[in-house]
Amino acid sequence: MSEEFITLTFPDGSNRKYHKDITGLEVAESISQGLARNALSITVNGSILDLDQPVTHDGKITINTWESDDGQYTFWHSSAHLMAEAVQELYPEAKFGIGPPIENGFYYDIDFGDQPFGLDQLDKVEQKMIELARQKSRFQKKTVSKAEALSHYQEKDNEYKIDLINELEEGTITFYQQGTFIDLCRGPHVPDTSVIKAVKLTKLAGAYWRGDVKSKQLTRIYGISFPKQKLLDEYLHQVEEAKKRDHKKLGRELGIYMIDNMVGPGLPLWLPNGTQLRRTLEHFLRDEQKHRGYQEVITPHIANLNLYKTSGHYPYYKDSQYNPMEVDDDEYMLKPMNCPHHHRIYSNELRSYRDLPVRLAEFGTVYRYEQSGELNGLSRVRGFTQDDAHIYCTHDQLKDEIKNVIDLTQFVFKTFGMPVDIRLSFRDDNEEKYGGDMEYWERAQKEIQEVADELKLDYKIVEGEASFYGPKIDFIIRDAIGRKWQLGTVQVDYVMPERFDLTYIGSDNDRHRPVIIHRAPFGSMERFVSILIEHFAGDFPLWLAPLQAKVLPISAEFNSYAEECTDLLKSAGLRVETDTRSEKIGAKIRDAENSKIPYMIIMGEREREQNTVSVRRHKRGDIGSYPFKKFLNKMKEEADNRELPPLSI
RNA sequence: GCCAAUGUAGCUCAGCCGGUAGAGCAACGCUCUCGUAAAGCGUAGAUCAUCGGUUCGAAUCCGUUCAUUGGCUCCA
Repeated sequence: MSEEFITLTFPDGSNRKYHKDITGLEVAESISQGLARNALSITVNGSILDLDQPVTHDGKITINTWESDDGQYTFWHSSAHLMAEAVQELYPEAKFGIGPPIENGFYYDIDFGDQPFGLDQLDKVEQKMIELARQKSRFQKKTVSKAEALSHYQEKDNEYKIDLINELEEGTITFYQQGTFIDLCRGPHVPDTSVIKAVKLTKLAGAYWRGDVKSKQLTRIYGISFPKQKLLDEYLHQVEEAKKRDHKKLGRELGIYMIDNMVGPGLPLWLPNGTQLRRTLEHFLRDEQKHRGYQEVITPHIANLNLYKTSGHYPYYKDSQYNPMEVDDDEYMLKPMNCPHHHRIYSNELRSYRDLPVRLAEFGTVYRYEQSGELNGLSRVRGFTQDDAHIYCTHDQLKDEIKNVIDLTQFVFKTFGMPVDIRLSFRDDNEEKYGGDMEYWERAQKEIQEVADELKLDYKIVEGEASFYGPKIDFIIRDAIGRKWQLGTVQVDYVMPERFDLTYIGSDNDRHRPVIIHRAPFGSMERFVSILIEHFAGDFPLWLAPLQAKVLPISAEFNSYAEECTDLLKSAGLRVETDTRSEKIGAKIRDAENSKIPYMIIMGEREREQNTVSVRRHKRGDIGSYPFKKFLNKMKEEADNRELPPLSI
């Protein structure tokens, strides 16, 4: 290897030789002036660097522009600094915490002291940002000693930065300055502020310093920025579109659910349409589980507090449970989970190894006292139903059972057309968060990973995400507009069998401990329905639609023929209604379209004579005329096959 | 629970600097019996979330409580 030259490999696989210590900008210039103009930063061997930083070694290089994630990351990081500069100009007393880029934009946590900071002040900050951006201030990097860094912030009386610096190693501390604002920061940044052309500050929130409830709460300002006004407009338009599929809006419009203050916050009431939808989902999963050897059980909504003391849940989750109620001389609690009930069912009889695995399933309704600020439509509630099941098996059966559960879960999400990412959630070394022996944990984690490998799953491991009694496999689905939701989980549990003294008689005639798998593909029916509504934007596939077709007679003269057809469709197991209002056909169609009903069946003179139906498909319009019987079969087939509509995005 | 914002008819919203509520859609009634995204006319519907304060007078200003929304924290 030469001292003077380095070889850089570009994303397309090509190589080029450069003088050692060439900067990113010079590399970009060597390719094209256009690229150099658009370059924001470079990524070398996985780390993002400033454009003017010298490259010292051979390696893979990417010139980051707005088009890449790393480029946006740099852009938004610099935008956070720009916002801080604007805030500093307007509020010189403000003290700054942290200000990172995030998935969609950036934020900065700021301590405004006693000055309240409200939404109406965001405009001013925005304007200031644009004004400052136009000054084209360079982002300049400085390496400082720890002592210098500390004294800088002592002078500013900023305890937050001091807190951060104290955790840094001497020699690694850098500041970046643009305009009048200087900030502790490891970078990288865009070359200068002029690339930031459009800014929107989007949200204001309280955020605890370092995420700790006991620390001071800072004001967090969220924003997003773009290199062109047009991109900002597009982004805002997209946000508007996303709002249109909000399940809280559609849930009301489509008659899915309501929340009533007289009943209580976080306690959803399922309306007829929502109940139909939920029952369809339950039937779907129930049938599938029946095929896979599950037995269904039903357990009560309250139980003696001792049950949860035995399970160990009570002390862990005391704050998020409804207070116990006194019954006779005992204390009872609304059930916050179904597991202990199922464990008692397991213990109801002596189990032989020949009986295992025992798979107990229940659509079990549970109640948890969620913090008031957490409640959200159907997706975060205080009373909800889990599609819960517990599988009791021998150690030898464990891996196969996990495989079956993964297979079921994948089948379920495939049916809804949702792509799935898999995460193995393991423990970290915080002893207090977990129950049970370390030995069990290691074993369970090893087995889960082995199964994932054997199934050739594409997974990632995240430490610290386990539940308190065991590691999990989490299924993270992506919806139609790319948002991610953690849904189904599979958990391996060695703790509860001990606590509940669960046993089975082995072939050796001795007692043994079974292993438990907890699993819930949907997680909660409430949350899953909220996600389905947003995924389909309310345009459900035929098999899920609460009302599958509306028969629309042209005028009252055809009402009876329409009713006849409706009855025939109903007898075929389809959900159909007739619209006999004295409205014009256009109005009937419009109302049916707005209610997102998949099929509209129009009946008039022609149809009655020829025994046909004229059919419209939701959002697609007239799809022509069919002999009645043929259409009935077509509809039936589409519903039975659980066909997915083309997604509207 | 904490921070910020919001709360006017079933829904969507108007109501300026205080002078005691207004529209569209929906509902209901009547007329029209109609061919692929809104027929016409009429009727009814609101102690302006709550409690309290300021004021001659409060939907409007101030405070309380409740709820909702967006975040933070939490999520068996």
